[in-house]
Amino acid sequence: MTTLKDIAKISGVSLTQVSRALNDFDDVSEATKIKVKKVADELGYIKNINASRLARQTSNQISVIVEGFSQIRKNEDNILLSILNGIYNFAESIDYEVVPFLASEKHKKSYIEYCKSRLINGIIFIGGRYDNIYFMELIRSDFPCVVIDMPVIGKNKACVLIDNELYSQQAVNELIVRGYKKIGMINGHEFANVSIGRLQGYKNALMQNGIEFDESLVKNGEFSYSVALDRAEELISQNVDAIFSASDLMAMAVFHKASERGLNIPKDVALFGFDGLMCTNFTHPRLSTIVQDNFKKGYEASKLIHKILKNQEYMNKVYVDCEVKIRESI
Amino acid sequence: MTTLKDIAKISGVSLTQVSRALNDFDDVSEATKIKVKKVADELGYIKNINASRLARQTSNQISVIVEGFSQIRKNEDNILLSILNGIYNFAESIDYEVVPFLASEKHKKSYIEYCKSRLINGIIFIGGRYDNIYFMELIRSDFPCVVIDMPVIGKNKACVLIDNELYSQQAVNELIVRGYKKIGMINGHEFANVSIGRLQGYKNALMQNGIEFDESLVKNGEFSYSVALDRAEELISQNVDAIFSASDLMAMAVFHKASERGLNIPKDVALFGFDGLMCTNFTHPRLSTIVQDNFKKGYEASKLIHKILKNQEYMNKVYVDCEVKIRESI
DNA sequence: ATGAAAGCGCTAACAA
DNA sequence: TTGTTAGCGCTTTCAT
Repeated sequence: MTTLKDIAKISGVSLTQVSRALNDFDDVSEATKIKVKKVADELGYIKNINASRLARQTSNQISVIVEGFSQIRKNEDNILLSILNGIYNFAESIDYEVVPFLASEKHKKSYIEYCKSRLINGIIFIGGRYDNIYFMELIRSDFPCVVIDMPVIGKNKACVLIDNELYSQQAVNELIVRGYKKIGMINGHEFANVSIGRLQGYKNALMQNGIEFDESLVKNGEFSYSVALDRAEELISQNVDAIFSASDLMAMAVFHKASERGLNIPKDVALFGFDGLMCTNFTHPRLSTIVQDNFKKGYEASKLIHKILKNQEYMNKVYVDCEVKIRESI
Repeated sequence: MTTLKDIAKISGVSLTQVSRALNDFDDVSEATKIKVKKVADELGYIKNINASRLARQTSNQISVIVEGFSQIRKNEDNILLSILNGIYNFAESIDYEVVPFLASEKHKKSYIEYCKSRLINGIIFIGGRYDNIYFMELIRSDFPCVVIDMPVIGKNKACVLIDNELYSQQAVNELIVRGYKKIGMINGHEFANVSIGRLQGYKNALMQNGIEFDESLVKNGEFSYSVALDRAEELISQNVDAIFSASDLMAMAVFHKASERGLNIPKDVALFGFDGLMCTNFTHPRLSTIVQDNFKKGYEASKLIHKILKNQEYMNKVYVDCEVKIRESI
C-alpha cells in the first residue's frame, strides 16, 4: 500500500508537502504539485480516508437514515430494494456492515479505489455494463466481488444469474402457441448481459417455431419507461400483433401507448413482460410476465461474497429460478 | 469527546485494558470489564470507527454498488428512491458524501452514536415514528438533522413537509361532491405524523359537509400492502361506497379485493389514493390520487441540512406542494 | 514555499 | 491478567 511517505521519499519533498500538493493547497509551488502528483499516480496511490478523517476530525458526510427499511422492502414493489433486502438479511446475520454506494454518472471513478480508500473488503455489484470502464477494471482485478446479472469469472469473483435465454424463449413461445406471429420486442440496452440473453431467447423461440427473425422488430428501450414509450409507438405502427418486453417497466409504456391509441390488449396487441413487478397485478388486463426472486438474488450474492472473503469454497455461478406467470395480457 | 484515555484515567487501568475490555477480549478479568464498561457508559463513550479501522487495517464492510442509480431513480416508480434522488442531486453539487443507512429493526441503536462514531456531520431522516426511542432521542438532541414528513423544531433541526391535512380534505371532498356518503379510510399507523394529518383532513371534509364521523370506518393498514388487503375486505363488508386510502400502495390492495369480489371501481366502490405512484397510471380504472413531489422533498432536505451545517439562516419548516389528480376511480 | 514534529484515537505485539 | 510502547496514515501547527 502506497502512503504519503513513499511518495515523499521518491519525489524528494517532505511528507507534508506531499499532503498539501495532493490536496491542492495553494501554498505549494506548481512545480512540486506536478512532480508529486505524477509520482502518486505512478505508485497508484489511494488516500486512506479513515486516516484522513481521524486527523481532520470531520468528514463531510451526511447520512440518510431510512428507518423501517425492512418494512419498505417487504412491499416488493421495486427490484433494487428487494435485492438490497436480500443482501441485508444475510449480511446482518454475519455481522457485516453493508455500505450502499448509489453511483451516479457524475462521480464516475474507480470502484476499487473507492473501496480501498475506505478499507471496504468486498463488493456486490448491481447494474454492471460492458461499456463501463471501471466496472471492467473491477471484474478484471482480483478484488472480491459478486456481480448480479452478469456472468463473470476469475479470482475472488462470483455471480448470481437467472437463465434469461430460457425464460425469454418460454415467454415468446407462449405467444407463438397462442397464434401470434408478428412479435416485436422491446429490449434493454446492449451493454447489459440480460439484454443479450433475452434477445437470444426471443430468437430461439422464433427459430424453433419456424418464424423468421426480423431485426426491425427489435427495439432498444434502454430499460427506461420514457424511451420505451417511443419504441412502443414504433412497434405499434409496424403492426405487430404481440410485444415481448424485456422489462415490466417498459411493458407499462406499451400499456400507455395502447390505451392512447385505443388498442385492446391482448386482442390488438398481446403483451409479455419480464421481472414480475408488483404493479403487473394491477394493470388491466394483468400482465403476463417472468417473475424474478429478487430477494433471493440479493441473499445469494451476500452469501457468496462472505464465502469469498472467508476463503471458503464457493460456486462461481449461482442461478436463481424464475416463475413464468401467464395472465390475461396474452 | 470521550476517548479510551479518559476512561483509563478514571477507571484506573491502562488504556490497553480499556480497549480490550470494551472489545470483550477474554484475557481481561470480569471485574475490570465491568468497571471499565461502567465508566465508559457514564462518560457516554462512543468509539471512533475511523481510528479503529486505521489501526486494524480492515473494516468488515461490504459495499453494494448500484451503478446507473440515477437512471433507476428517474423511473420514479418508488417513493424512497425518488427522495434519495433529490438528496443526491443537491448533495453532489456541494461535494458532500451521502451515506445511506438502511435501518432494519434488528440493529436498533442510537442514530447519534452511529453518526458520531463515523464523524458524520448531519442526518436526513426518513421514516420517523413517535414510538422509536432513538428517533426521539435524535430530534430532542441538537445533532444536525432534517426530518422528512414529521414536524420537528429545535436547534439544528428542520423538516420537509407536505400539507397532509389540506390534501386529504380535498381528496375526501372530491368524493363527497360526487355523491359518495359512506366513505371509509385505510390509514397508516398512528406513529407516523402523516397518518394523523391525513385522518384530520378526512374528518374535516366530513364535518364541512355535514357527514358524521364514524370511527369504525377508519382502519389501520400500517402502510403495508398485505395488511391493507384485510382492511379493504373489512371496509367492503361494511358496505362503504368509497374508500380514501392514505397511500397508493394500500389502494392497490383495494383494487385487488375489489376485483376478487367482482366489484366495479368506481360504481360499487370509489377509490382515492395518496402519493402518486407511477403504477396508479396503469390500474383500471386509473387511480385518483395526491401526487407528491418526492424528488423535491429530498432536494429540499439536502439544501436544509447543508444550511444547518454551514450555520446559515434557514427555514425551520419547508412545505412542498402536491398535485390533486382526479381520474376515473371516483 | 517548504519541512519537522506533534497528534488524531485506536489496536496489537511484546514484556512483565 | 495487565501495562508499555510503537505504530496505522493523514493533517496541521509552527518554524524556517
